Amino acid sequence: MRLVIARCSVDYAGRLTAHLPSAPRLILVKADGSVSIHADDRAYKPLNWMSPPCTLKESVDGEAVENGAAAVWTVINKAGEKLIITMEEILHDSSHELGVDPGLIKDGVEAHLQELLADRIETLGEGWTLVRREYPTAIGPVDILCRDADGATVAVEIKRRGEIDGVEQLTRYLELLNRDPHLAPVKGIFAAQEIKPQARVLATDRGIDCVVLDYDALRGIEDDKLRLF
Amino acid sequence: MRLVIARCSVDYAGRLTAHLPSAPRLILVKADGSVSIHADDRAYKPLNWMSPPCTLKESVDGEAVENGAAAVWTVINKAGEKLIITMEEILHDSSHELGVDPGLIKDGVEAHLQELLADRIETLGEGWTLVRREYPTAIGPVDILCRDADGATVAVEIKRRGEIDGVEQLTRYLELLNRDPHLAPVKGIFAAQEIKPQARVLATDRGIDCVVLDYDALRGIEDDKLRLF
DNA sequence: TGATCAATATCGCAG
DNA sequence: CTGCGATGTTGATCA
Repeated sequence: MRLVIARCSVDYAGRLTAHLPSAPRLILVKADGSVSIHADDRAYKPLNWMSPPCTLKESVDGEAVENGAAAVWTVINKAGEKLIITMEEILHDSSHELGVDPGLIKDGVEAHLQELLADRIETLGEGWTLVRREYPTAIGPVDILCRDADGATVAVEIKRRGEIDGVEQLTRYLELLNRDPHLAPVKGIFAAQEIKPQARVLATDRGIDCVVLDYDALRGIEDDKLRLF
Repeated sequence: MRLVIARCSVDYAGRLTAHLPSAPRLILVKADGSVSIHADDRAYKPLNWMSPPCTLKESVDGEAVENGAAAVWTVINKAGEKLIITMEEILHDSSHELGVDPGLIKDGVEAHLQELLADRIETLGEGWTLVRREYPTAIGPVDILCRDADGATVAVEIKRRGEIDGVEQLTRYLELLNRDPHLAPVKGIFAAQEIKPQARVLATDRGIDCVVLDYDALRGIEDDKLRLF
């Protein structure tokens, strides 16, 4: 990893064109080949960057002097996108060996919601039974297919954040499922940890019920169940 | 901006919980208060971070030694999310004054595409006329409303990359607009610099025409127009 | 402040 | 390689 602090201007020509006027910035070159240019704000987001695979070409002293610059770096990738960093003054330049990172261990994410709800399908209503998770259809798997206390089929779409897209998706599934005489009529339930007002309106308008999932409660129930054994 | 290279382990407790085993990493502290932890890969994305506003508390020497660490940093925000960085060995530590950045100048984004197409609505067909950009509806503004050579109303949805969501969005607009007897029947056009195959299939199935926009050509036409004056 | 929408989104997985 | 969903998405704009 190489850290350069330099007063520089930057030009990017690729999926869009962009320009950065001259100012002091951090240029971060990682061992993966990536180059990112950071200001002293915008949190972790760089002003501009090039993702690997790409190649970095540093100007030799002569070239840079011709441009009146201390150095000119050209970063280019296979798609022909180009990042040109013109450094007028280099304030710091150091390199560090970091080695391969063991990586992040995450917990408490989204994939659990489906498992948890499938294991506790009674959360949706007493006497409800699971048909299966990831019920396959021609346009993709339905998160959960189950039956209510009367034996009527219910398709459940699960999201962490319930937005309008999710309602559209569930609508497409319902339309398809309702063509199957073995299943029809199929009701829909839109379940999420948080449901946006517009999504709720659209769902309700289409006769889809909304359920707000409480992750901690579901997990708590799970923990209770586990504790019994 | 402060740059620290240290062998460290990291724990995050917030919207999820995450842990990073000990390894050498870059810890980047910006003037905006943000802290990000970078490995030597993953391009510009940090392994873990805390966004401002947040406060950084560095351990005093005594505390750190008690834990057998060179230093322990605790970063906390108003929501109570917490990032704990335990540094076992500090390999580099430097600070740099960068000042306020003038910021990025972008070109070629969606807003610009909309302007260009509105100014050259004949690109869609001879004799076509603009009604207005950002035509307001109850569910949001339609990018462009125009009329074809026969005076029929056409709603245009513009995207940089045309995906299935954009087609859904346009479909909703069309459904609504077609309820207005002054406008109906309203046709749809899905315009983007790049249209994904699935989006094209869905659009075609719904009777929506697809148009691939050539940004350079549109801008070229604009430049020609400007050059005339 | 909250909702909505775009992004050089990034990233991972499955088909 | 493409599509699709999730993200501690982030960031900007507008009410």
